[in-house]
Amino acid sequence: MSGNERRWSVGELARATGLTVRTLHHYDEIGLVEPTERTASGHRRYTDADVRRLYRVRALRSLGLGLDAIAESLAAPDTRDALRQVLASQLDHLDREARRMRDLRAQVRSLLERMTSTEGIEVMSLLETMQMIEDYYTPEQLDYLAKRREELGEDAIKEVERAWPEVIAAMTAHQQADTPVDDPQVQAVTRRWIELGDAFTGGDPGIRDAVTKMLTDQGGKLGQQGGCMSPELFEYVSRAIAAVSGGRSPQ
Amino acid sequence: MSGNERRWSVGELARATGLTVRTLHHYDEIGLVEPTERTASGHRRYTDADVRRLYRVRALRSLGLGLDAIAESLAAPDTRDALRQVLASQLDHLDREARRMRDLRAQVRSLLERMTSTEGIEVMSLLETMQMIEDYYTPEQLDYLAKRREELGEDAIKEVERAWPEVIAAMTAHQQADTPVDDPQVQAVTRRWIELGDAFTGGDPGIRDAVTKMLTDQGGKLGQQGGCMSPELFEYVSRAIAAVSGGRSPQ
DNA sequence: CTAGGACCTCACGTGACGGGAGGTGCAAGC
DNA sequence: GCTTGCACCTCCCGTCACGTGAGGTCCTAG
Repeated sequence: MSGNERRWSVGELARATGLTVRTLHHYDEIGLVEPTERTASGHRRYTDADVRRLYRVRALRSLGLGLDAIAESLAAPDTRDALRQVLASQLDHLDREARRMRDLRAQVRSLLERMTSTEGIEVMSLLETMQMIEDYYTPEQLDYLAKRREELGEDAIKEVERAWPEVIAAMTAHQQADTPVDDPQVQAVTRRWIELGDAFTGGDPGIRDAVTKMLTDQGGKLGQQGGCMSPELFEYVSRAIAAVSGGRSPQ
Repeated sequence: MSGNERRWSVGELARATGLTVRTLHHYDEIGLVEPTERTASGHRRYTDADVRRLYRVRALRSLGLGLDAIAESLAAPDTRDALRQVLASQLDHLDREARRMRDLRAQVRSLLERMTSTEGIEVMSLLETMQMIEDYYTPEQLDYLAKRREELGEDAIKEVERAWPEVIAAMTAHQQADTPVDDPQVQAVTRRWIELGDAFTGGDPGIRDAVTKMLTDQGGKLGQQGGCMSPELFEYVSRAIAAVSGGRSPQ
């Protein structure tokens, strides 16, 4: 009854399973699904048992498991238990991956939006700033900032981003003209600067410090190029803010 | 003023950027970020311009872009436009990946649940059935079935899965005892069989046909092993269903 | 003069195959 | 007997973004 059942060649099996011949060769190579027999000339002859094993492999493969994990769980003495373990671990692997994709997607989308909304600003400085933010903020601070952005809403953010270059330009002009920091015009610009900074940070002092550290570090590192504040401007703003509010660190 | 700025060694740059020395070597190898200078002894000396390029690369890398895509978009005549394109394509790549992860996760989770709820059934036949379903249903049918499952709710599904083995066992007993298909007991079991089948398929004739095709094909392919219906049982059920309802195809 | 650290190039390994080169087995048609 | 053609064989390089050595050089401090 089970003496000589049907035998399958690689090609037949490939067509039947939708896998490629190369894949079957690979499974044979690594010992995952080996044909029980070979013909005298070396052709692979799969038995029904081999085929069933292949079906199991394919099923587990379609769940995203690695070949080594599949091999292990099929070789385990208690398949059910081994399978449960590997599936559980796969489940949170997939969870992590899904989260990663979601987060990446959100980042790409926000960058794309910013690219269209802030036509004037150089793309490159956008990129650099983005990266610095990743470097200098703790994950909690990043979370906090993300929440802030949501609270503010799209329109408010765009308004802030539109206003920043103006304020920076005005401040730079005063700095280069060496206007005294207690000049009423400078004080007005400074108050606007603080306002915009607070809109961004939500007034969190930790984040304020991180920004300060970032700007000074990067100022020293990369000079005034690439969207960074120049040390001179930084110093000028520091003094201006001190003049307005009495010793707070600058934005 | 810009005659001789600071130069960076690989190690310094690695520490500053959080990348590894090997990564910088790699970027150099493929021409993505090459140090403008080398010392006489061959040591890499990165200029500030190189460093800025590296920062851009790192920023784009953190969005999940490939190195070739990064190279292209940085080399393009209109960086802004090239970047927008590559980011847009990356966006739907990430979308697809995220969906894939979600779907995989759902499959793994449902299999895990089924493994705990159907202690009695062999795991392997679960796997094989799962895979056959993928093979024999069209994507639309799979969608339809998924919706059906949601409509039914967890409890109803578990109830059906619990009941199936009983019905199959009863039917097999009648088939092996060769009970005539118009026997009232057989008719009762058959009605239950139809009921369960309809709960699963929602009575959709296309799906009913797919199941029939699947069972006959697989019966021929793999014999009665691995959770498949035997041809004899299949034929018996066909007759029983015909006797009860008048010529409908079996479940 | 030597120890140590930073740097160099070369080259293999990762996962799951794709794809091609170059050769063999086997049946049908001439 | 010969060719054509197909299915099959093994061997091996390529993928992607690096990790991880191995083995040698450069440079500074003690």
